[in-house]
Amino acid sequence: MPDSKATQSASNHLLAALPEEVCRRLEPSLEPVDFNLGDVVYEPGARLQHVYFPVTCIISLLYMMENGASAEIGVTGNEGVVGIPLYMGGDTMPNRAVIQSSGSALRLPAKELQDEFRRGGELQLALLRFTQALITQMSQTAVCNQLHTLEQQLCRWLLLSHDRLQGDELVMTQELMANMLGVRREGVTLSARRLQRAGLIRYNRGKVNIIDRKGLEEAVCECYRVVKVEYERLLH
Amino acid sequence: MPDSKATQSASNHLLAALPEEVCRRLEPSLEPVDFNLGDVVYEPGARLQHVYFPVTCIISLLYMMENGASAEIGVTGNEGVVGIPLYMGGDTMPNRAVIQSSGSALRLPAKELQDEFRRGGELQLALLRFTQALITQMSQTAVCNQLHTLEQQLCRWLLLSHDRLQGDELVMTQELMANMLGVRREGVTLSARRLQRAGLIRYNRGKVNIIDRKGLEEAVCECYRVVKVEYERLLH
DNA sequence: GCCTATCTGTGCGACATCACACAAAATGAA
DNA sequence: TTCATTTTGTGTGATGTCGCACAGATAGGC
Repeated sequence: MPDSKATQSASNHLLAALPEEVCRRLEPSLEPVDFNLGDVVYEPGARLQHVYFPVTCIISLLYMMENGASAEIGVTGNEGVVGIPLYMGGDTMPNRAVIQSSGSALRLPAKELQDEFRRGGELQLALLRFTQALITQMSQTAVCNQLHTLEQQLCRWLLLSHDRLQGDELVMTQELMANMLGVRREGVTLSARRLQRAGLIRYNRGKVNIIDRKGLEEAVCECYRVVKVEYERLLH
Repeated sequence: MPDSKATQSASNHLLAALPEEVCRRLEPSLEPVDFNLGDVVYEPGARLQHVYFPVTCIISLLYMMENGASAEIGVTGNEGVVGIPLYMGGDTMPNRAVIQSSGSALRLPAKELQDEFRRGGELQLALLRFTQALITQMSQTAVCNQLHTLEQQLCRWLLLSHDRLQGDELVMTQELMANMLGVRREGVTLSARRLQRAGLIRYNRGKVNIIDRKGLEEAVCECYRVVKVEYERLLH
């Protein structure tokens, strides 16, 4: 399979958009990795050894409070990369990165990423634009957390996940969704039931199916749309 | 006053930390600006013409909801810069930047900033590290908004402001603070009263004085400390 | 087929915040 | 001074979420 890596990198949009020349430099160092739901990609404060380009997996950035509570800060799929501090200059960050949906990623050693970033070419531009998009996602999460109801937040979260998912089924218990959203499991149960009764989703023992995406888009607050528009503007 | 600009740039920490050579290139294009409370530095989606390096002013990034509600996403003083999308590559952002505390700033035309950024030298490193710090502030705002009480959020906000302020007096009505925090004015009144009774602050008709900074630091949630530690780690 | 662990549903009292209404106090302009 | 405006204080009822407890329901291992 001489072009297996090319095929794989083609399925991470950041990598796929790079010129041939850059691809050729990076591909020898790109290594496929498989992740399962719940795998910890890294821990707060840890020194990063690689950046991860999701291909079919979805990775959540979470902040874990001292008392054990948690809340999601941002989510990344094959439109982006995890390991921002490696090129922004901080090397570490105070968040945990966990697999929200199992699947594959490509990882690149820190040094190779940094060398290519310092060339100031297309990879640098792509990484910075992606980071700008992620900043918007995080910002809007802050706004949504403050101003909108749990149900609106759940809709936003479902749509952000769906956008990064292949297919319509998300493997995720209500307990886990509650950890992501920073709310109680019971609250997720109530909201999810309402969404199910409205015919927007169906769920059962750790699986959620998006049934009526359009309906969800009508139910969600403007926060989702703001993020969506920025991602499309910056990453296409 | 041959060295007036040097003096001014020395009071923005980002600029002050640059090597002489970079300073010399930028200084001819740096222009001092004065801002008053409430001035709009820019509107969501507007094309930025300059980046702003606060010297004595404080600038808030707010998201304005369609229904008129608002919430603060981040705050920047003389440790940083406003206009991130100009070097990250997006050119615009969906937020409003307003003056939270009047004072001066230095502005630099977009082109000069971008040219220097592309050189890949110290300015690029400094801007990226600052952006990484701001990402942490935004992230932690999201977490705090979801998991902590209005009173904890108010403490966090007061401390973030105090860190960026010269002196202990903040010119700000409770109404405005409520807009920043994305809560009701009455809620701010109650929390502020409790903080005043505890001897941590004093306020009166649009002015807030930080009386017991240590007390505030004991009352605040971990979110403030996480952000503080990241700023010190990344920007010193 | 049974049993245990996991996942989801529900009830209840507590609490934080909301929306709205209006009072009290301070300020500034006429 | 007087009066209108701004800022802050307070009350009331509604709502959303929390914390806790526990009851069904389902899946998977034995």
